[in-house]
Amino acid sequence: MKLPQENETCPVARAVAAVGDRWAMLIVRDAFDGAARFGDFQRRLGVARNILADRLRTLVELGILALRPAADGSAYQEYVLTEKGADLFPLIVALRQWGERHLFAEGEARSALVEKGTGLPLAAMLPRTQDGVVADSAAVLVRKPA
Amino acid sequence: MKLPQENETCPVARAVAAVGDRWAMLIVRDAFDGAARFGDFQRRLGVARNILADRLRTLVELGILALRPAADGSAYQEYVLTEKGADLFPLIVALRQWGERHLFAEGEARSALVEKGTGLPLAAMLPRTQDGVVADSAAVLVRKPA
DNA sequence: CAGTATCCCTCAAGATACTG
DNA sequence: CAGTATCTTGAGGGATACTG
Repeated sequence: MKLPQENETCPVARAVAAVGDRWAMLIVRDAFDGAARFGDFQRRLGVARNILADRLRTLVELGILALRPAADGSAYQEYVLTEKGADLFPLIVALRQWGERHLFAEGEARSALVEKGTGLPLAAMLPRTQDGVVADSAAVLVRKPA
Repeated sequence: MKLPQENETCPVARAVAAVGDRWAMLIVRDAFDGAARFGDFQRRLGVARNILADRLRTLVELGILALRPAADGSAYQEYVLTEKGADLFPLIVALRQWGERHLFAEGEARSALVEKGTGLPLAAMLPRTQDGVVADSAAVLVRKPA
């Protein structure tokens, strides 16, 4: 994929280039959900081992995941989210909320992301201005770099 | 890409399958930014025409874009965001804010999404519980479908 | 202008066998 | 268990010529 210059200064384009392939966000999703070992991801995703190894390596290179010794003292290592990776949480929630709203039929079975204490789903996540007013796309504009 | 059953009930996985390819979100981004005609997208993205035609067709099939007669009365048609497409705005903002924070060096040139009135950037968009408290990933869990 | 039709090529992805 | 090595396939993507 060959992006024109314009896109190199666009954070959206860079983000898509970094985590916009078909596996990255699913790996990150599972990391948020407690997956840490190679086998965890492999079982949950059902992805071929070589592909998984490659994607994990890339995510480590990008600084989204980090390797550390397994917490249980076994000889292996674990993949954990870095701060950069943890900051993808809003993106996961945005994907999930859009998917819930538009890709499932009424009453169709689906997993849900709920608050631990109450069991309630999260509030709809919407962009807001600095003073807390919901900002729809008509209220904003893209300012090109100087 | 062959997803295991688990993923078919996960809204994140479905969302990635729908708009997780390398062009969809860039097309949607440009639609939010005023692109409407085939040539608009082609010039902005620099993508091959056959690929663009295919992606636009897919987005229309998915109900994210719709075709309507051009507003200027010309013989051609325009691609406009449907409600389903407009609901991708938080996802675009999530991509952008993560990209801004983690994929640009300090002071590096980048485009910015600002409020029309004030010129100020939007507030950081964070998941919240129903009562408005910021919810980080440790505060939630994924509840599997029955 | 807005696509379609071809051709070509690379890489992602899957399957599977193997190794420390 | 956590990968690597190898092979094969197919889809995604690019370039370009053509058409209503």
